Amino acid sequence: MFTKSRKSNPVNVSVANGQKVCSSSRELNRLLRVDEDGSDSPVFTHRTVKEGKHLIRAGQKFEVLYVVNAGFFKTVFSDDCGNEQVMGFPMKGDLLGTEGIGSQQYNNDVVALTDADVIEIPFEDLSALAKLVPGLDETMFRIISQQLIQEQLALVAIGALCAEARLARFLMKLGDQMQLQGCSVDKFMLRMSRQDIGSYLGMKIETVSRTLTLLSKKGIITVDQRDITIADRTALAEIGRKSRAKDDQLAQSSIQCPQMEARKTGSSNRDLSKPDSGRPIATPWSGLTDSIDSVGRVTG
Amino acid sequence: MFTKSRKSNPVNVSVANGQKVCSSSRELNRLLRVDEDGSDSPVFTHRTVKEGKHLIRAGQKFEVLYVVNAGFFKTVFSDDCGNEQVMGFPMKGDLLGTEGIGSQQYNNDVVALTDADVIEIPFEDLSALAKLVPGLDETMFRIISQQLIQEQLALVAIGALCAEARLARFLMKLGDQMQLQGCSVDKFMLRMSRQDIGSYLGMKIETVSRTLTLLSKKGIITVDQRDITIADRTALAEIGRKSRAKDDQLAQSSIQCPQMEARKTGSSNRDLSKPDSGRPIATPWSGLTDSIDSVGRVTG
DNA sequence: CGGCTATTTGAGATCTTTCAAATTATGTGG
DNA sequence: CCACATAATTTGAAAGATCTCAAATAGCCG
Repeated sequence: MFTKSRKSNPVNVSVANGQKVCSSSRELNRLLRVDEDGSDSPVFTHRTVKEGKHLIRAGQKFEVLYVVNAGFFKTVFSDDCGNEQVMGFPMKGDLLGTEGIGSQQYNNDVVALTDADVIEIPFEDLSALAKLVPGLDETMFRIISQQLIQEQLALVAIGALCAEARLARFLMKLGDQMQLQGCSVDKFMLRMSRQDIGSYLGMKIETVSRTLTLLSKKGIITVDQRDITIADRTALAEIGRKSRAKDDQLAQSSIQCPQMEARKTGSSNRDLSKPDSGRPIATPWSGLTDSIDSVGRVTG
Repeated sequence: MFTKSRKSNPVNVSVANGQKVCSSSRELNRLLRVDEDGSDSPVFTHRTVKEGKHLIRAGQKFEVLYVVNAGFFKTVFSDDCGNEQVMGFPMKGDLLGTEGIGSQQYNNDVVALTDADVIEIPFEDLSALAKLVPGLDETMFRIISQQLIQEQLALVAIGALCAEARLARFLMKLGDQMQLQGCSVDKFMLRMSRQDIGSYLGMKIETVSRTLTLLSKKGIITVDQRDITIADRTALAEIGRKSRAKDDQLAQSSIQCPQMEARKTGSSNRDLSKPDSGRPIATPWSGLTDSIDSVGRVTG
């Protein structure tokens, strides 16, 4: 299923940083690093996962959290009736497995969309660590709380936006995330299939395709297979505001919504168009990251 | 906005008029349906909120978490474009405000659907408490993790189910929650408007009404204003499985899905049809609860 | 008893989905 | 590197579900 790899060197602990959860992850990073001066730096295990393989299967006993170090994943939730839905596309810096804490078993399948590398954080260790590292528990709360908000954003999108708007937001968000990874905001590769996108956005694959074509015809984006280019970011954002409801025109007035997601979400929204002041995301994984290209595909 | 009530005395056992007025961490634990582990009992403040009033407004600085002691609420999330969506209908025992932890400000409006009473838990105190009360932090993680799963369930519902199924699940879940409150599973009163239901389920008010009528005509439920009676629980559950997709018939086979939400959700889902082994939810709030009827309406 | 709000209903308009089929990649063996 | 089989994506046309608009009812408040 996955390859267990080297234990990271006993030097400072390295934990992914930035990107979506940016601040949170960075904090986690900073905190987990405990004493940079090397007193008792805990060591975490790395795992690599081959494209298409599961990192986690729903139903497995919950024991560890993972932080994505490189590569792309999708998380899939299935209710007992077999209805499944892609919940998200975690990438570098994202924390995986948190939904398992409560029930003591993972509730999502986590599948690698590209070869990937993750860091394993035994939940027990974390609890112990929290007693030593001031603020660690709070950081964890913070990260999970952000995840709550992410899901709420997804809910609003599926519940209140038309297909075109959902897709528009999706692309903007993806672009922003890519930017956090050090890539271009408006030129990136989709790592997931139309199927996955459709599941994530609550629409059929054909609708995804058609809508993509539509946006393309409008000249707002360019689509070449899975390569996306956002030609008109402003227009895309505008479309992202289009509510499903017709009477909801007020939401479309160009006056509102200067940012895709901002207001009350505050620093919480690690998605959408807020670049989080584009901090460049240092990569503490020297040795490792060397073998991984800028977009997360493991090359070595 | 809300009425601040007595701050309990700094002593351990809080007593007022010979009656316990406030909650201890132990009670909090019990209320939150966690195992208690008797330790010292810090004292918390209560707040009452009048029907229709806000307990929390999105954007306010995050400082405290609330545990619902009595009454019903709705939580509403709004993205910056004005698209709002009801995220849930918290009731007794539910924890409110967790989405504010990450961004240090609340992200949802929380409105009382009936007169209500909540317990205030300053987040800072909680952190401190966690150092004293073993397992408290883990309990908190657990609770928030469950919230993540609840949201995921909501996402699947909106994303993958047809209107009828969404409503069916909604009613079953509500019934189960009412049962946890000591009421009947199949006869209860909706505390929210059709509007709220529609927002929560991602459909228009007219669709809610029509679907309700439909279920009623099928003889599965009885609707009298906001009074709901579930006549055929089995049929309702069956309908709750109806995927939006036509080709997803496998999900509808009567073989699968014995429970509405169970499998991987494990103990996590305290909603839906799993009665959570029907723990009767003791009410540690003697003095207070006396003035509150069994369905949460404050009568005193 | 009004005035108002919430809910229900009807009928047509729309957006998505469904079903079918064409078209474009991707992968494999020679 | 080509040919073939398979998977992914795109497109078209029709069916279906949900929404929109309009209007009738029903309930609640003073």
